[in-house]
This record gives sequence, C-alpha cells and structure tokens, in this order.
Amino acid sequence: MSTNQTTSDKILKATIDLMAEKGYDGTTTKEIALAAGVNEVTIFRHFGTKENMLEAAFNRFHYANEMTKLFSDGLNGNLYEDLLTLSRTYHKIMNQNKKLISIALKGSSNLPNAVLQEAARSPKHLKNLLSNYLVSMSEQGKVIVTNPQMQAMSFMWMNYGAFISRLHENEANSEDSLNEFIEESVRIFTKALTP
Amino acid sequence: MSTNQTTSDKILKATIDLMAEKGYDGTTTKEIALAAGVNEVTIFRHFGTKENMLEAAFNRFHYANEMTKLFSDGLNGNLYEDLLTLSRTYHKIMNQNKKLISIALKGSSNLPNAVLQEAARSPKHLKNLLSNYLVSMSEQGKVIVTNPQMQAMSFMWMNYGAFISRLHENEANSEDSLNEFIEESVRIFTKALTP
DNA sequence: CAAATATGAAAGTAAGTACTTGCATTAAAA
DNA sequence: TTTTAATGCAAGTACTTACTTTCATATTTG
Repeated sequence: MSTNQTTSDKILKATIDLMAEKGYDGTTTKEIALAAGVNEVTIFRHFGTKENMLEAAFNRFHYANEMTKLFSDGLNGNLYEDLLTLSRTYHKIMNQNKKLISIALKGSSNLPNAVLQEAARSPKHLKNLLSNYLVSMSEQGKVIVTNPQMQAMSFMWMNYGAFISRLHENEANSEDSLNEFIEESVRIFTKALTP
Repeated sequence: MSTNQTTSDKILKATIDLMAEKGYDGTTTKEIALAAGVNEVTIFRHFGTKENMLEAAFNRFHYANEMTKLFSDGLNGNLYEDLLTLSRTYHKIMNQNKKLISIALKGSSNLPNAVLQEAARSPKHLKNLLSNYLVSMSEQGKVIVTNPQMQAMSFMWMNYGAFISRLHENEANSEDSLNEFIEESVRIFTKALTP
C-alpha cells in the first residue's frame, strides 16, 4: 500500500488540520489534497476512502495510558503537588491531541462514533483514578472525603471545561493564563479537601 | 412571508433537532422537510435558505439576560446558598438551550461563526459577574479572594465542563447525579473560599 | 540498465445538494 | 361567493462531492 511514509503523513496532517477547523462533513478530499500538496488521486490510493483517513488519524491518538502511568508512579502523597502534577499533565496531553479532540467534538453525520466518543469521554476515565487516589489519601488522614466520586468529578470537569473553553478561543489565549488557572484551582481544591 | 406560525415552528424544531444531532453540514433540507412533515419547497418559501433557518433558530436563544438578572437580585449574601442558586440556574438555562449549544459546538464549514461563538462563550460572560460578586463578598469579610478572576473562572469552567460532558452522554444520565455534583462542588468552593 | 513503484494530469461517473419553477389544491378572508 | 394566501407535487437546474479510470512521467530498487 504505502511505502512512502512522508506522503501519507502529509495527507494525514492536512486531514487533521482541516477537519479540526471545519469538521468531517465540511472538509472535502479536494481541499485535503491541496493542503497536503499532492494530487487528489494520491490520497485515495493511500487510504481508499475519506472515512479511512479519519480512522488512520485517530490511530495516532493515545492518552489513557500516559495518565494511568502518572497515577501509578508519578505522585508523591502531597495533595497540593499531586493535584498540580495531575492538572498539568492532563492539559499537556489534551493539548497534544487538541485537533483530534476538536474533530471528535464536531462529530459527523454518518460516522462510526464509537471511535469519536472515545476521545470525548476524557474525564470519565480519570475520575476513577482520581477518586481512588482520594480514598487512599483519606485513609492516610491527609484529605477528608465526603463523596470521593463527585469530588474527583468536580476537579476533572473543571479542567475539562477549561480545556474545551480554550479550544474555541483565538490562540491569543496565553500559556500564562492556563498556568494561573491551574495554580489557583489547585489551591482551591487543596484547601477544600485538607482536613 | 409566514402567516402560519405553526408551520414555521415545525420547521425550526426539525432544524434544531437534526442539526443538534448531525451538525449543520450533515443535515439536509430534505431531511428537515421530512422530519417537519412538510414539503421541501415549503421550507424554502418560509426561510429562503438553509442558512436563514439556522439564524431563525438562534434568534430564540437568549440566556445572558437571565443570568445578569440573577446576579442583580437573586442572591442573598450567603456564599453557599448563592453558589447553589448560581449553579442550578446555570444548568437550567444551559439545558434549555442544549440543542442550540450542540449545533454551535459542532460548527460548520462556511457559516458566520460570530453567531455560533456567541453561544459557546458561555462561561466568559458569567466570569465577570461572579468575579464582581466575590470581590463584593470579600469587602464584607465573607470570603477570601486571592485571585477573584481565576476563582470565578474555576467555578464556571467546572460547571461548563460538567454540562458539556453530559451533553455527549446517553440520556440515561440522571438528573440526580447532576444535583449530587452541584451540591458537592458548591460545598468544595464554599469551604475553599470561606475565611 | 530494467522493472517495479509512486505520483501527476485529465477526464469522467454517479449520486447528492441547495434551491427554483409551474401548476393544481385546499382553506381561510373579504 | 370570490379572492387571497399557504401548501403539495413533479420536475428540473446548476453545482459539488467522493471516488474511478487511463495514461504518461518520474523515482526508486534490484
């Protein structure tokens, strides 16, 4: 099928860039070819269908593993520092996959959205990890948990909301304000959860 | 143009329902006509273009006013109760406009997204209102504000994230879990902000 | 060099899309 | 009753879209 990796990569990059901006339905194969600097026929020779292009793009999308690893050996038992690490890692990973998440959020008229929902269900997976962390911290007397599920959910949804909100803004939105948000929000949760 | 209000309403309802599910680009005028139970020609006689249909749908969309009014005379100076009222009102309004927000989030290839972004910038408007509220509460010695902008932002983004996340889930998601979240999250912020 | 492989160029296909036109029918307003 | 307005129906237009086919031209590989 494809020996020339570079051409496939150019096509996938163009696919992701355009679909993140205009959605799956709003992006034409002609535009993708133009943006990739190849002939339109070439993209069909590489991927066969438009749908396959999206699938190929999403196969580059992993994030759950990184986060799971963070919980197993990246935290040190200090609530403030751990929440900070968690928040920063979360936004780092989400930003890496920014465009793919945009595509998933926009959705499409007739696509296997099993794949698409995979990306959008981001906070749910993390909720369980964080929830377990809080319970274990509670057993050490380091935090008070009344409702660990919802406490974890609140923290994750806050970060998810921040990410989504920044997604729709002009890139003028600085890295500084993200850090400022992360620090302040972690301060809030640390004070709220500390006995 | 349109004397028969009922027909226009049926068309707009179908437009909103379908576009919320499949996006602007993924929804055809043929489908809209079918779902509305009218002939395709009729929808063009009423609205002229597909773009006009979306505009007409969005003209039913108001929320900023309700929220502004809430801040001017719906709060009583008790932090916990006020945050609770705020949160509940926010989710009530967002749920009322759920489908229009879905459409806005999905976007479209070639639409005046000035209108679309209007809906998605939800938390930004509220941030200022809440931020001012916190400052005024601080002057009464009722809360400690280190960074009112970011404290307000954290609270709004948390609720925005919760809303968006629930948007993509099966409707099985109960009203109960929303209330549970609201109560727990307000408890968290109340404890964090109380001197 | 010779043969395989990847790409471009040009043209085309079949289906869909937003939107139009002309005419007949029904129901409401005068 | 006569006129007016709203709708349905059938057909069509001009354009776009994903995808194909054929052939020529590079580039790589053996």
